[in-house]
Amino acid sequence: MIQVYDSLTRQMAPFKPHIPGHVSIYTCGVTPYDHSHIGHARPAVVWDVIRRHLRRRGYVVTFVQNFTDIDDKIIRRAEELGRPVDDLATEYMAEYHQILDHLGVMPPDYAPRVTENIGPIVEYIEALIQKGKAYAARGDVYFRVKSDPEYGRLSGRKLEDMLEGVRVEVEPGKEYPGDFALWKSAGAGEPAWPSPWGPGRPGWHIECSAMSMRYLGAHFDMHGGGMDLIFPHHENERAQSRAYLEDEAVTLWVHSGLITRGDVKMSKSLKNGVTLGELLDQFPPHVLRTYLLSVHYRSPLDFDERYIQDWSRALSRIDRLWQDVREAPPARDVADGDWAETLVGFEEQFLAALDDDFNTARAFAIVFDMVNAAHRGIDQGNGEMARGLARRNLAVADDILGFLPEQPGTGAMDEALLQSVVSARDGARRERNWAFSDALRTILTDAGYEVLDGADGTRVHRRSLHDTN
RNA sequence: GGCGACGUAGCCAAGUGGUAAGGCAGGGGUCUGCAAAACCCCUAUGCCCCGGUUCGAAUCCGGGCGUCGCCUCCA
Repeated sequence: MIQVYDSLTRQMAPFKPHIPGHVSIYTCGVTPYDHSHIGHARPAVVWDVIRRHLRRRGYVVTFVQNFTDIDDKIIRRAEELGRPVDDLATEYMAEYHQILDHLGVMPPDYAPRVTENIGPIVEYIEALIQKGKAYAARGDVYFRVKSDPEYGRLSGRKLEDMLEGVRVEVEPGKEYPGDFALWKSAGAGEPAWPSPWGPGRPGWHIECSAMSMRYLGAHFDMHGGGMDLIFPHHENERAQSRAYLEDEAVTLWVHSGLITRGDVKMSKSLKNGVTLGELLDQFPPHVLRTYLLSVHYRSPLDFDERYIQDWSRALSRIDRLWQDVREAPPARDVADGDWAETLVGFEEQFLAALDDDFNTARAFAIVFDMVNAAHRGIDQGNGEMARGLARRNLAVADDILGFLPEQPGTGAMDEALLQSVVSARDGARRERNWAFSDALRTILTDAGYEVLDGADGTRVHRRSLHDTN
């Protein structure tokens, strides 16, 4: 039984897709007007794990993630750069996809753009006007927020409270200060599409209501995004969909926690962000990916190089075991001992952790326990069995979490050279020529290999991660 | 000001009623030519503080203190 925390009810809910065996998910993507940053990566990676886990549990998953490729910010940015809006959006969308690909994130099944869905959006708005939930005013269209008695429930606030804040500017055409735009009339020189209310563009929230319906149908199972989207974006989206459908569109609202820097939220206005491009120059993709998974997805995650280093060291424990067991044949029999129990029971434990609101932090703890058990098995002389089970277990876990490094295409040394250096070193060691042996070890180490002298001979494997710093 | 979340070892972090996962760092061992890796042992009688409910609370309730978030663009 999979349990998921629902932001609307603020409780855990059993996961039951409305079409048995199928899961439909819509998450808010990015507004492509600047480089992707670490805050974009977290929900992407989290949803990737959710998709992979649901798939592992036998569901067919349809995953939609939109691009808000027309909006005030893009227009402003394009003006600054003197570039066409569409051009800019396309470039940043490509960058986004490319980086997520590095992070091992599966591409969405559909990645609709707002500008390719203007028709459905206009129809949606027209329907809202017909139902009396929205009204046109001077070329703009606004949603009548007071028409929804539940408005404010998702974000946990009351309309009156919100309007006490000074910041709500009252547009001349609004009936009520809290009403928000469904359609915005175009200013001079701005990109515009024709509509019954004159040329303009969609407001920020309507696209998700219209596109989720287009790609997933009126009702879908999970809606995701960062917690900062709860208000106003998802609150408004929910109001629109409720008005249109006279029912809920979304079964579960799933929000990921924000990234902080020194415990302060990372945000556009604070300009304390780090771009993913920069980070990928600094850390291997799988380290970055799994660092984002090292904490439960709803908790805030403080982003600090020091923490990533710690995490990277932890990951190398797993990597080393993998290097040792990757070629191991399947285990044939099972020995006694608590380590054997851990290895055998791993998969069930691991998947159960993810069933519980996608608890990746606990899933990792179970992986570490398993790694430890495998080593114990090996140390106790049951290497064949321990390696065989560990290989399978790591493959199962990696398929969802993605913690193993991508296989390097080419070694730092040519394979034949590597072999000859290793055997030269073995010879030196047999002759107890420690100086030469140590020199060769230094050469191997500098070339990026880890040298492991054991009772059963010397093994060499590519060093990964932090060791190279 | 309104609303909300959180506060677990030196650090990161799981854990929503049954007696504190995991990782990093640190200390001591085993192994080793040395080193690394790996293994073993140790490192929170206590989970911000004070009350309460309960046979029993890190976990529930009340009150403090502190941190952060939303109310404005944001994933």
